[in-house]
Formats: sequence, structure tokens, C-alpha cells
Amino acid sequence: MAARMTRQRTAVVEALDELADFRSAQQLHETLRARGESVGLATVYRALQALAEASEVDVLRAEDGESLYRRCARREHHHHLVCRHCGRTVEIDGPTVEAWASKVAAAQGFDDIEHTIELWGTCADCRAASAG
Amino acid sequence: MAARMTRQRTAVVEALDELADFRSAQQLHETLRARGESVGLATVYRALQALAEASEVDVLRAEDGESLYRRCARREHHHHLVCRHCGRTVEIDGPTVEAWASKVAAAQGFDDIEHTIELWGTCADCRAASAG
DNA sequence: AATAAGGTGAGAATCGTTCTCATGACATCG
DNA sequence: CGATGTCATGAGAACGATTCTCACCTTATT
Ligand SMILES: [Mn+2]
Ligand SMILES: [Mn+2]
Ligand SMILES: [Zn+2]
Ligand SMILES: [Zn+2]
Repeated sequence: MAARMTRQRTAVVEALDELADFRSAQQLHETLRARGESVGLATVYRALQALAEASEVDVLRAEDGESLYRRCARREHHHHLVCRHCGRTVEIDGPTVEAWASKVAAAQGFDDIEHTIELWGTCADCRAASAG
Repeated sequence: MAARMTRQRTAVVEALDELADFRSAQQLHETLRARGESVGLATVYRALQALAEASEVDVLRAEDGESLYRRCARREHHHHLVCRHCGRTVEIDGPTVEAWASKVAAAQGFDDIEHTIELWGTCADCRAASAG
């Protein structure tokens, strides 16, 4: 239960706080390395796991299956619109889809509904940068 | 381009046609093995890949990251309500969410929008079987 | 049958993630 | 202080789904 605050965990949380976008464990590890905060890769994974379980970070799967982590502003349930090129993220509220999801599932006699709703696209900056 | 009809591809398609639920490549491989239709695992992956590209099968990611495949009745875009216990699947139409997704993304200046929308729950049969 | 274009499969290679285990940090108790 | 129990760390091994390699079959087509 404890969850001791160690130099390593502090470093991971701080790095997340400074980053606005979803990042992989390996990217975070590299970032920490680069600033001299040496933290083992396994430790980064463990810290992220703990944070995810405590709902302190959101996790989502990139198309290639890699897990991406982000410290969102909101603790409450929400979804994301993510740029697949730069990772830029917008938090999304979806009262409309929330209602739709539970209605549809109930109509089919399903219980304990969960939903996965994520939007991917190309942000304005990335569109401008790549073509015009 | 060709896409020759080989014994192996036929076997994969037939197996998919007989299964109502989402299955992994490895499960399909095992199923084929069990019925004496010997097909290499790599070939199963390649067949599923080709079918997915041709929109003949739908692919979704299980929570552990494994890809699951299903030959849906509908060829058009749709979503799924899946029982997390038995894999029972209901195809879902979502004009409401389709509209919501593109509106939200456009409002943020995003292009080339894609969305992931999947519903997970416990089907009526599984609820009845487990408790009451 | 000859041939070109694909397809196949056993095993190696990838790669993100998890596990192992010896070592280190910390708090508590006496 | 020194002993002790608990949790954390990290280098590298292990895992597991998927992809790649490459020598060898199949299938269309002529
Ligand atoms: Mn929601
Ligand atoms: Mn849709
Ligand atoms: Zn972008
Ligand atoms: Zn069920």
C-alpha cells in the first residue's frame, strides 16, 4: 500500500507534468536520461503502472500497440482527441456519447458497460508543416 | 494485387465464417490445426492481414493488446458491443457518435479523423450464469 | 510443360513489456 | 546505534505477439 516517494518516482511525475502530450514509457525514460535524472526503464514502467492504477495518468494504446501515458488536467472520466503525428492532445467531454453508449448497450441486455472512445487525427500545425 | 485462392486462405475464411465471436490469430491457428487443416501461423497472420485490408474482417484490440478478428455481417463501417466474458458480439450502428466525432474533431482544427469506439459489457446469458 | 508471380512455413528476429534477483533505501523497534 | 522487515531499484533475462527471412511449393497463364 505504502507507495514511498522516491527520487525516481518524483522524477517521473515531474516529467509528466511538464509534458502536454501522450508519451510512451520509453520516451519518458529517454527524456529523464537526457536531463541527467538516471532512472531505470523498469522503474519507469512500474511508476507509470502505479500512477495509472491510482488514476493519476491516463493510458491509451497507439495504433502499433504501444502504451502512451499522460497526466490529464481532469481526473474525471473523459476522452481524447490525439494528433497521430505529434501526440498533441485535447481532452474531450462526451455527454452525447455517454448517453448513446449506455442506451445501446442496455437495449441489447448488456450490463457493466465500459467504453473505449478515442479520436485520432492530424492537428492544424502538423497539417501545415507537412503540406500546406 | 492478385490474391490467389489457396487451400490455406480458404481454410482461414471458412473458420472465420463458422465463428461468431472475435478470435485471435493464434486461436484460429489452433482451431485449424485441431481440424487437421494444417496452416502455418505466419500464413494465418498474412491471411488475416489481407482480409483486414480488404475490409473482409474487423480487427480490435483486446485489453492485453492482442489483435482479435471477426468476419462481420456488415461490410460498412460500424462498431461493436462485446461481452468481455464469452466474446459474444453485437454489431452497432452509431450515426449519433459519427456526427459527434467529426464535429468535435473539426472544432479543434484536426484533419483525417479516425475514431475508435468499442463497448464492452456482460451479456444477459453471462449475467444469468454467474449470479442472478 | 514452361514460366512468371505469388504463396508457404519453420524458425529467427523484433520490440514493448514484464520478470528475476541481488542490492539499496528507509522506517521502526529495542 | 544496530537489527530487522518492507518496499524500491535496475541490469539483464525472459516473454509473447507479431513480423521477417528465404528456400521451396502453388497457381495462373501461355
Ligand atoms: Mn465516456
Ligand atoms: Mn464510427
Ligand atoms: Zn500534430
Ligand atoms: Zn457473455
